[in-house]
Parts: sequence; structure tokens; C-alpha cells
Amino acid sequence: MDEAISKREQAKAERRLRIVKAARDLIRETGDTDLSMRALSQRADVSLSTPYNLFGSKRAVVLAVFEDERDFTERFQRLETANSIDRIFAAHDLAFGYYTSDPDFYRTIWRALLNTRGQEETGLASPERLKQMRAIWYGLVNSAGEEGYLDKDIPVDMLLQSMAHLSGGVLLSWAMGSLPTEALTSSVGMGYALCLRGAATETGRPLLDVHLGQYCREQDSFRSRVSVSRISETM
Amino acid sequence: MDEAISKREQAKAERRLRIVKAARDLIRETGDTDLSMRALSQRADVSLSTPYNLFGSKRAVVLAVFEDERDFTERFQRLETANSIDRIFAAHDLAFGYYTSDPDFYRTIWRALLNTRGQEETGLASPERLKQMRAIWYGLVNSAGEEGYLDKDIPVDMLLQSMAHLSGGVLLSWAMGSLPTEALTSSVGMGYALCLRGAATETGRPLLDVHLGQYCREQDSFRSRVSVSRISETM
DNA sequence: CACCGTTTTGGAACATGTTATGATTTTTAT
DNA sequence: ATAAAAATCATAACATGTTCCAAAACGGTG
Repeated sequence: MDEAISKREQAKAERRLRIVKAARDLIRETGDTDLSMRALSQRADVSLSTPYNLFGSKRAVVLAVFEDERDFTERFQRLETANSIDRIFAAHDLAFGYYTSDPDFYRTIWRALLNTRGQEETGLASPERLKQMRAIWYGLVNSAGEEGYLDKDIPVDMLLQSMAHLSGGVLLSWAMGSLPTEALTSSVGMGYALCLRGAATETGRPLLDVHLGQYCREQDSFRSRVSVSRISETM
Repeated sequence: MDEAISKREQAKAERRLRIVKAARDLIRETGDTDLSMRALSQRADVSLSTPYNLFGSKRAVVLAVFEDERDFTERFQRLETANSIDRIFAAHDLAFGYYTSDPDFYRTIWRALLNTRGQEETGLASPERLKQMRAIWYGLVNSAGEEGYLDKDIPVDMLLQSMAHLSGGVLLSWAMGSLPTEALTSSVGMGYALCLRGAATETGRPLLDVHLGQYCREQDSFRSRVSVSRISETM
């Protein structure tokens, strides 16, 4: 009976899989253009209604593609670094490596995720993924605090929030085309370094200066093209 | 003949105005729902084609509404503060006062601006507005540097870029519904304070601590609801 | 195997952003 | 005044996300 019930679920899961795979392939092949639900359902060999039954909306499908693509957690486990500050930036480089290594694909996905047709129910990631990510990053920053690199007076939560918003802003800017892919990682890294330095102890500051300096130099190397990102209006 | 030529342009300008006004009213009345181009053109008493002739897309119309609503520059001139650090945060409070005083309206607009149907040509503000804003903020932060509050080793441009991304990220988070309106101003302010503190001199740090502490306390007062914003996934 | 509930299917339908088109009106130039 | 030019108008058309519905297919149960 458990097997029987699973037969139903299995078929569903398989369809779900087909749909996600078809969506991913279509995005890879034609960069968003022609990721119509009609093309998608045809490619996945299901009816037009099925993706709506199984996911609810086009946006949800794309979100599934997005989360399916990333195995950050396990790759993160294998990071080895001298100190907790370096580990933060190693994790950052790892995370943004996904974007920079396949920019067209991820930009398309991000754009689709930004399109919020209609009311609420938004959010840029599933709750589970969020919890996972939050745990990882909390651990990272908290370690830095416990190793004496960050001022204990500044709550880790607030640091995390600012860092999250920073990366979100950069990704937005990038997805909208204001920021070239080359500037992605360094823009976020620089912001992280700045924020962390704002909360750093005497001990932590030199460690952060290394990264800050490095990202600054990276940005300088194509400064002419970047200028201040278009999004600065929002300030 | 100049008058004659202007007759054409005048009529155009008047139509443009009618369209923007109609769009604004429709958004105010029905919060995005029913800002269809058909409803818009009817309300503005023009044909469906005209907004496309004059603006190019729905998004462009909304952008025009957005920029039409804000008279930040002149209100900014009237700011009077003790030092350049305080002025930065006064400007920030002023800027985000627009959003918090009419959140539904601006959230709708932001959502529409995020919707990027099709290819490039995006950007969240017109080039002129950008130049204006950039000048103002450059002046603010640069003053802080010249008054000895900020380390000269850190380029103003980079600080500005991080701050811009930060505000962009917060606004994104807010527009997507992950961040309550009450947390808007303080989230950005806290990030600004952190970033600036990361670039501050001994002299500047205490000034920033005042603001940082204040925003922290603000956030604490409704911490239960905020948690870490949903966007943290992106890190 | 026959029955029943769930899901998928095919297809139509709807709202909407956008484009194309040919007629009509308004403005400018001769 | 009249022709040329420019813009708008009314309208149809198209693509697309989404919803709805009856019929068919499927899976589990007696």
C-alpha cells in the first residue's frame, strides 16, 4: 500500500521532473524567449494544465528549476580556510560562482523570478532552502564573532540582514542589466567586506582589509564600464 | 514657427500628461489591478496605441508616474544638520519617507518596474534622474570624507555603489512582500550605517554609532515579525 | 474484474501587453 | 487654400499566462 500510494506520487514526481527538465533545457537553449507554458508543456510531454496542477504558476516552475540547479550545501562543506573571515568570503565566491559560470541562464531565471504577476505569494526561494541558507550563513558570521573578529555589540542577525539585502540588490542590478557579470562577485564581496568591517574588532579589521582591497582592485580593473550602477536612483 | 512647432509638441505633452495622471489615479484607486493599458487609455481619453507611441511600453508609463511623484531634490536642499554624517541619514529618511508615507502606491509601482517583459532596455530610473541622484549622494558622502569622518583610502564610488545596492535590495525585498513597511527605513539605514562604519575614521565612528544604535532599536521593536528577510537565499 | 476517487487531458475561453494597419484628424509648409 | 507630413484613432490580430470544464485515463480497493 505504501508502494501503491507511492505509485501515484511517483508518477507525479516523474512528471514534475520532466517539466523542470524541459524548462531548464528551454531556458538554456533559447534564453527565456520561448519559455512559454505552451512550449514547455509540449516539450515535457504533458498537457498545458499539468504544470499548473503541479506547480501553480510559471514562476513556480522557474523557481523549481533554480533550486534544482544548485548543490551549494554539499560543496560548501568541503571548504577549508585558515580563519572564519576567510571562510565567509570563500563561501561567497563559491555561491556566486554559479552565477558567473552560467550568467545567461541565471539571469533569465532571475528575471522570471522578479516577474510577479498579480498579488502576493511571492518570495525568491522556498522556505526550506531559506532555512538551510540562513543556517549556513549564520554559522559563518557567528563563528567570526566568536573568534573575536566581530564586535559582540552588533547582533549577528542585523549583519546577516544587511548582507542579504546587499546581495539581493546586486543581483537585481545585474539581472536588470545595469551591472556586468564581471562585476558581480566583487560588488557583493566589497559590500560584505564593508559591512563586516563596520562591525569588526581591531583584530578582525586587518583580515577584512585583505578582502576589501582585493575586491576593490578587481573592480578598478573594469571601472570604466561599471560607473555607479543604475539602481542608485533608489537611494 | 517656433510657436507652431510647439503646438504639436504641446499637444503631445498634454497627452503625455493625461496618460501619466490617469495611470497614477488608477494605481491609487485600484492598486495595480486594473492598470491595464485598455483601462488606462480609456481613462486618459486616448486610443490604445497612443501610450505606446508616447512612452513605448506600460513599464515606461509607470516609470514616468514614479519620477513624476518625487520632488526629492528641492526638499533635500532644505535639510539642515550639524554634520555631514547626520546629513546623510537625514537625506535617507527624507528619501524613504516617500515610500513609507504611501506604501501601497509605491509598492505597486516598484512591482511594475520589476516586470521586465522581454529583452533589455531596462533600468529603474531615467538617466537624468540617475545623474541628479548620484550627484546629491556623491556630495553627501564626499563631504563626510572631507570632514575627516571617512577613511580616504576607501573610494567614495565604492561606498556609494554598496549603499545603492543595499537600498535596492531592501526595496526589492519590500516590494516582494518579505519586508514589512515599518522595517523599510531602518533596514536601509542600518545597512548604510554599517557600510559607512566600515569606512569610518576614529572620529567618524561615534557619530555613526548613534544612528546605528537608533536603527537597531527600531528594528528590535518589531523583530518578531521580521526575522531574516526572505531574500537571504541569494547569499 | 468492476467501482470510485483523483489526476491528467484537450480544448475553449479570458485578460492583457503589444504590434500592425488603414482611415482620419491636425498641424505645417507652400 | 491646398497639399504634404505627422500624429492619432479604431480596430483587429497575436502571443501568452491563467482558468475552467467535461471527458478520459489511471490507481487503488472491494
